Amino acid sequence: MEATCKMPDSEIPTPEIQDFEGAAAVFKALSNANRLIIVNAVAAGERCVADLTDLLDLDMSTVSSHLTILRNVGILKSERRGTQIFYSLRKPCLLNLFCCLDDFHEGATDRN
Amino acid sequence: MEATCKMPDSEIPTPEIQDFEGAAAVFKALSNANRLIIVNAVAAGERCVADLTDLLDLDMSTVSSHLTILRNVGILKSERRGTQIFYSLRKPCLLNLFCCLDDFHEGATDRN
DNA sequence: GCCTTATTTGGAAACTTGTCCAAATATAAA
DNA sequence: TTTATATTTGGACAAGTTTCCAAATAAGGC
Repeated sequence: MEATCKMPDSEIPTPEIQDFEGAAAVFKALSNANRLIIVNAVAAGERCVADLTDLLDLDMSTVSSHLTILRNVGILKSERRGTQIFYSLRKPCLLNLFCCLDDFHEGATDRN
Repeated sequence: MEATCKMPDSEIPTPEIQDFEGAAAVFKALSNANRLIIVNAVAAGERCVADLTDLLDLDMSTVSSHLTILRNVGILKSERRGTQIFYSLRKPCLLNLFCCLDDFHEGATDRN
């Protein structure tokens, strides 16, 4: 007997959770204020870990780990030049997210 | 002598972290796939906790706590009618965030 | 090769999150 | 008022996050 195309029920746990995991991962990377400061700084031009460490007043290893998180979800890319590694936005259109947030917060004190 | 407008140094810990806390809180609320499923369902029309519990295959108390998180950052509003509480998007423009994400992921396999 | 500078990795502590179960609250109906 | 239905709250627990410090790696210059 051949395998059918039907999945066992256990493989369909919730509606289409996989479709939302990717989006959730990007939002999660953006869910920390220090990482947003990094994104904001890097949007103005590429930066290395040391630059961002000065800006953030955190341990360099902490900043490095935030950069890894942002790179892993595709928000940042990195490029080594000599002894330094420069980080920049992989796709500037990411910044549109912040415009949407501004719209969202507009008139936030209203009751609607 | 009058108080000056200058803050003590200890009050300027990092650049403008407060400006980013609000945005981080919204992204954090969106950083979980189950909550994104809720937002998506509610965008199609108001839903009560029981509806969403059926959809998500989680305990009702868990769904309720996700709804509280989404309401606390202003993504959802709620309205009691009789014995049920109906949740809906407070501002539909929130959905624009997802369009930005789609743009962002477009051609994600490319090297640019 | 050895030293200096730039960055990442590993480990630990304190804190937060996602989930369930059981109990509490709120509204409506009998 | 008692009962039934709908939702939230509190407690517990495993898993994950943020941060630091100390050590490891990588590239370039002597």
